[in-house]
Amino acid sequence: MQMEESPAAVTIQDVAARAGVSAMTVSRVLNQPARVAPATRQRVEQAIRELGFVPNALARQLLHGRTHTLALLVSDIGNPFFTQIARGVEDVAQRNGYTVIFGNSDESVEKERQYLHALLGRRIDGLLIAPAGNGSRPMLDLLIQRGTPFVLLDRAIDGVQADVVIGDNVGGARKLTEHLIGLGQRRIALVNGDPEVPTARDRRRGYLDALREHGIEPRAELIIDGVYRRDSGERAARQLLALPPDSRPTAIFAANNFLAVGVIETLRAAQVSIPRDIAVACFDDIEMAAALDPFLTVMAQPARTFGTIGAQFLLERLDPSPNASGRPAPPRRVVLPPELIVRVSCGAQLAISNSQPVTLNS
Amino acid sequence: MQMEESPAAVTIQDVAARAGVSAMTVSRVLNQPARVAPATRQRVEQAIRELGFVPNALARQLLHGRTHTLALLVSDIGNPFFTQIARGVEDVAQRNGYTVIFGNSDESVEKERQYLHALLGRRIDGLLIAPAGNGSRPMLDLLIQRGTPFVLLDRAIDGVQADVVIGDNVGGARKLTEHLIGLGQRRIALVNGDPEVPTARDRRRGYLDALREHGIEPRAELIIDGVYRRDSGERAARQLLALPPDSRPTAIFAANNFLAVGVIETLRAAQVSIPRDIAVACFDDIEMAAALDPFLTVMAQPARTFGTIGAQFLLERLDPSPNASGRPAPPRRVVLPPELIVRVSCGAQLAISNSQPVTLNS
DNA sequence: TCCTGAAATGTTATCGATAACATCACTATA
DNA sequence: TATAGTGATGTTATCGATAACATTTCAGGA
Repeated sequence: MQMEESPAAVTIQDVAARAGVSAMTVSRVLNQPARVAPATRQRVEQAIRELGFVPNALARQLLHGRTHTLALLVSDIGNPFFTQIARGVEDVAQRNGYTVIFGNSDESVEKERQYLHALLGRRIDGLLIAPAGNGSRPMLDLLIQRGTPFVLLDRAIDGVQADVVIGDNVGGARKLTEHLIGLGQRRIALVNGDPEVPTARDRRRGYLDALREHGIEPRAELIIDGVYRRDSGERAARQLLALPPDSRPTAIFAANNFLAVGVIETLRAAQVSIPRDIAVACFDDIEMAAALDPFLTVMAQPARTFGTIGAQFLLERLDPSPNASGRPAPPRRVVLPPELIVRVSCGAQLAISNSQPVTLNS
Repeated sequence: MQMEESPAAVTIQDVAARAGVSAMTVSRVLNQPARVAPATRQRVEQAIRELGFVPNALARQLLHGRTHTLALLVSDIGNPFFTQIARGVEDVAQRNGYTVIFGNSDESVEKERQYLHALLGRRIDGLLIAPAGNGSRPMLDLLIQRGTPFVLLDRAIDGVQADVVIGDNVGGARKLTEHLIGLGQRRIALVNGDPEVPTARDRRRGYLDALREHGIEPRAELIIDGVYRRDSGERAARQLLALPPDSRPTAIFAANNFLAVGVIETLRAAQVSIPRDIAVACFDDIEMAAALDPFLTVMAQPARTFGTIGAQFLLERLDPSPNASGRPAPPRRVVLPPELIVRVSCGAQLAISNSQPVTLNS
């Protein structure tokens, strides 16, 4: 095979010239080979090979108004929860010939807005987003107005009509709190994220529900808001440790994995034994950490499934199945149940050692 | 502000019509506002706002041949090492007005090839890739031939002229092995990835170098190739445990984090105590796991920096600084030194408890 | 032998934005 | 007062692929 210098990109015209046909014929070879005479087709195919021609998708996209591109906007792919979501999204997209652009909002509505503008400019076909909070609403309304389909992942926004894939945060938080209560805990602190984030609000509600149902009066000093970051967990833990001994918590419920890490680091640095002195549990698993050492009791969510289902929903909106009634399908709402994985950090297994993690039915 | 129905996308023509000017004038307002009379500009800006016009980047891209899009192709973003790289890449890209498409190759050259074809079709401006192995070479040659700049991340390929950001795998593996030897270990197993992957080859070499320098004869049954996956680590560990007692290893060097997790899980299931019965160490840290419990001794790499430097290199190729000589800059090669983080899994700190992880200078 | 029509291929217009060039109005200068 | 020149704006062509329509060719039937 002969190598060509290709300083400028090879176009369909170049291929056509080399094969001695028109551009249209080349296009047919690419898209509907059956409509081209076999001899011609072979000449064209050879020219394509020789020139290393790869059709310019931009031109096609411009003409058809479809880019076969999805975007995934989360707060931070560094968070294993979102990483797994990304993996799930990408798998489904890839299998269906779609490409995924990803971005990190760092929980900032402003950064989200900037991204969205750039993505709209690129005419993405659809968006998967874990919105920063209710402040994201205007953006989402804009998407609806423009007719760009999107799926809310992990976080629903009140009044926004769209497919949603979320976890049962209220129920999960309630069960996790009840688990702690069942172990005899009464002074349970909640180290939470930003109340602006829906999951944080829901987890707080679940926590409060559980306390109330068990006749435990919530205490303001045991509920600390922050953000879903390690340093925020550290700060909260320090604050809790500074409480007078008789009101210091005996258990800490961290609302997400990052917060738990911060809390645990701080407790360890302060020589506080987990779970003997203070029990710890959190929402969202850290799979690799768990595999390395099944220590932290968590309310795990099927992160990757959030991504695969979300992506599937989105693709279905982009290519509605033909047997549909013609009307756009109503928004779907999938609530994935979390799973309580009891390990050692909350003291449930103090007596049992070397055992496998126990999975309770949720 | 008045809402418009926008069934079809709003174009620059629509804006022009509404503002009573030509499309060109609208284009000027967007790109060189100074050249438009203030009164006209305001009319146009209002029309843009009223219609919610977002210029179609595809059209621009088609015209200019630049998409301001980068692609990141790694084996699996689920691997925290690559996740951090992705985060680094995305940060730099975002700050410079670029967008990032990501893909997972799962170490398959074929999947890589398919991706690359799709990405070339989309006319990405540049690529960051952790190639699956030497089999990726033809693809990379194709990129060179087409003049699409790319950066090799984590893995260099022999004879490929391109910017490279890699770790010192030989040196790191040697030091980690020496650390084990220094602790009195003699029968050190290597649980490795696919020798096709450059990092696996280099880590093996470093391991062998260290053994030889210390007069230890490498043993074939202690060197197990596989792939960088958890199940491969499990299999290898089982294989090692099945060895007769007098040739069973007293330490295991896992060539990456996934392998280490598999090894440790298997050892734990077999009631083998770490580090008492068998010491374990690996390449690549698992940050969250380490924060949760500083257990595993690792040769950590500055993953995020791989991403930021790689992205910067790529951007510089896309917009060469004007003071350049005109010739394309020669390929750069950055070798980032890994850092030995001694924790407890290899027995160095058996006597010391509750202490902070120790960082040795590398 | 002429005609119909399907198969094969070509021509033109289009997607949306903008570079390059053209036009127009009006001001400053000789 | 005629004119060069500048600022503001418009027209046309273009990027690459392809939909829609046009043309050509040839086989088979009347």
